[in-house]
Amino acid sequence: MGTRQAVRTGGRSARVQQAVHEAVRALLAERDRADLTVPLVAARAGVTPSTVYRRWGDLQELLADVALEHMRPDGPPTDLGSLRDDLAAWAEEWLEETSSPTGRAFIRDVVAGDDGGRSTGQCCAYTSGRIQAILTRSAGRGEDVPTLDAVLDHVLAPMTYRVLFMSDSLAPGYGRALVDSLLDAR
Amino acid sequence: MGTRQAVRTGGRSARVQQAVHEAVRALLAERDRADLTVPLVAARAGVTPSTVYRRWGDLQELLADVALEHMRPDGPPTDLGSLRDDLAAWAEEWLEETSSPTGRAFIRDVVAGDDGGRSTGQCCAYTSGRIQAILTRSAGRGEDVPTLDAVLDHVLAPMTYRVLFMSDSLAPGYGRALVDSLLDAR
DNA sequence: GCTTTAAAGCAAAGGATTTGCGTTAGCAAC
DNA sequence: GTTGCTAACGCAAATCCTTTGCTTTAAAGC
Repeated sequence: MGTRQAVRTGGRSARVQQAVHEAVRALLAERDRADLTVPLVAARAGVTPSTVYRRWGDLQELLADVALEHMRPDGPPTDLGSLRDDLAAWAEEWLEETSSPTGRAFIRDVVAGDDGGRSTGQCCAYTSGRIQAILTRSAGRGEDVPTLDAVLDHVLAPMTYRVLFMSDSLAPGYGRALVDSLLDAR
Repeated sequence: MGTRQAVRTGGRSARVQQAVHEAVRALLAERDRADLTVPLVAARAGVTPSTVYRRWGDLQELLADVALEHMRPDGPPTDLGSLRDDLAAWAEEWLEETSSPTGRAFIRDVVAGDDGGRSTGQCCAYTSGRIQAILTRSAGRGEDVPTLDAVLDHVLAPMTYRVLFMSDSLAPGYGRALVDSLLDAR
C-alpha cells in the first residue's frame, strides 16, 4: 500500500494557489470588496472558476485564507530591551495594522469565513506564538513575565473587541495603556 | 412639504419582517446553516425572494439582523444585591448563551454581515446598555463601581475573544473569574 | 373617503455555483 | 528516464441565485 491520498503540495497546485491569492490582493486594492466574485478572481488569476470553488469552497473561505496569509508573522518581534517596551511596540503595531478599514476587513474575513474554527484557530495561533516569543525572550533576560493567557485577556482581547465592535473608539496609545495596566497590576 | 420619506413601520411591512425572521429561525433550527438560501427563507415566509433582497440586501445581512434581534435584552438584569454577584451572573449568562455553536454563530453573523459597522455597533450598544444598567444600579446602592470601559475591556472583551477565536478553551467559571479579577485589582 | 407613495409581487434577464467528464501534470517506483 | 497512478485542473452544461423593470397592493396623511 504505502502512500495514501498524496496531497499535491508543489508544482501546478502551488502556482494556482499563489496566482489566486495574488489576484484577490490585487482586486481588493483596486475595487470595492462587495464587487468581488469568484469568477472575477478566477479570471484575474488565469484559472477556471470551478477550480476555485473546488479548492476553497466559496468566496468567504478564500478571503479568510488570504487574510490569514497576510497575518502570518514574518520575522522575530522587535527587541527594545524590556518586556514593557516590546509588548507595547507589538500592541501598537497590531493596532496600526488592524484598525484601518483594510485591516479590520481582514479580521472580519477570518471570523466570517470560518469553517469550523480552522481560520480563527490559526489566526489565534499566529498571534499567540508572537506574544509567547516576546514573553520567552523577556524571561531569558531574567524579567518577571505574565502568562500568555493574561496577555491575551488584558491586551489582545480588548484591542480585538474594539476593532470589531467599536472601531470609532480607538485612540492612539490604547495598546500601550493596556500593556501598562497589565504590568502595573501585580 | 411636511412629511418627507414616510417609512412604513406597521401593517404589511411589519408582518413581512416578522414572517421572514421567523422563517430564518425555523430553518436554522432544522437545517444546516450552509444550506440556507434567500429563496428558501422567502418560500418559508410566504414572500417573494426579491422582497428579501430589497429589504436586507443579502443573506448575511438578514442573518445579522436576526442575530441582533436575538440579542436584544428583554428585561432588567437580575438583582442579587451586590455589584460582584450581578456582574458575575450577567457574565456567566452571557457565556452560556454564546458559547454554544448556535450562540457563537449569532456573534459571527453580526460580525460578518456588517454593513459599515451598523450591526456590530448595535450589538455593542445592547451589551453596553445592559452593563451600564448594572453599574448604575450598584452606584445607587452606594457601591464603588468601575467604569463601563473597564468592564468592556476586562470582562466582555476576553469572553468575546475566546468565543470567537478559542472556543475550545472556555471553562465554566471563567466569567466570574474575570469579574473577580477586575473588582479585586483596585 | 381620497391621494400619495413606500413596499411587495411578478417575471425576465443576467450571473454565480455546481457537477460530470475528459485532460494535464505531480509524484513514486522501477 | 520512463511508466503508472491519480490529484488537481479545464471545460461546458445544467441549475440555482440575484438583480431589475414594471405592476399591483396597501400604509399613512389629508
